[in-house]
Amino acid sequence: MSVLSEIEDVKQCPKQFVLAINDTLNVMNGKWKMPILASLLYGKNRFKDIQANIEKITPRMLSKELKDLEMNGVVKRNVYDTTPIRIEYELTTSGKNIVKVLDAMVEWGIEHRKTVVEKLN
Amino acid sequence: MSVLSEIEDVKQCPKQFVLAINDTLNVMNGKWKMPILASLLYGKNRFKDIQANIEKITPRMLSKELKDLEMNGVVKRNVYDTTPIRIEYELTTSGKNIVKVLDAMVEWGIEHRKTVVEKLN
DNA sequence: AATATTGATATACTTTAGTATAGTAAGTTG
DNA sequence: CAACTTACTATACTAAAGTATATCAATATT
Repeated sequence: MSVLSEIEDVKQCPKQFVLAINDTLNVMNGKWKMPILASLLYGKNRFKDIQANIEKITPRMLSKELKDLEMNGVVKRNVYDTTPIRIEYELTTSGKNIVKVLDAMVEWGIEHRKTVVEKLN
Repeated sequence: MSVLSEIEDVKQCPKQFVLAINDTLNVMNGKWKMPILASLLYGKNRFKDIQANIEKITPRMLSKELKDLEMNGVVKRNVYDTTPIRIEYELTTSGKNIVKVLDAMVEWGIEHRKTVVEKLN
């Protein structure tokens, strides 16, 4: 095997990595996913609370996005059989672990602003 | 200060963190940013090469997204005064550092698939 | 001299994402 | 019993993102 093709092998991204990145981007994309995740990390978990927490989100979008996040295994919907019925949303373990990705983003973003402002590179 | 407000202080996300996360998402969003970054990480750097590397991207989108990435300080456009003129795109230092974020995404995505498949949580 | 390549841009169109507004069912409060 | 709250859904719309197709200027190739 040539050196070049070896390098190519190393640099080519395995398909499961591409999948993983896509999965991650899917739970963050759109205008409202991040605010919703942040709201749930922060602690708000009832529909009306989240809606109040994220000003300007319409119930349609909140409903749609929560369903989406639930289907993606990031949010869990708990129905309590109290009277009146109470519904609470919470992050799954995976959902909570997204902070790790957010940390990496914060780090990159802050570093990036520094280099861009300093006009390095 | 009450215990509750202390907790709120801890859990609230500083504005610069929000900015940093938004910056990071901006350089990854849309259908083509990731393939373009990947193509440049991999080594392809001329317009036609990138276009060939990413099948189905139209020149309009490639042009638009490269400009966008350039404006965001992630890609550098080098014009070589050879004959014929040659233009090469390369990642800036910040651009290269995005792999750190991608690593976090790969890690989360793989772990997430595991837990979802195993139906934990 | 005709054709191909590079690095694009212009125009018109379609598709997807998000908004505005209204309404519903089940229960609670005054 | 009228009004309000919670947790939504339906319909119709607008805005943003992406596509298709054509074109262009500069140079290279045959």
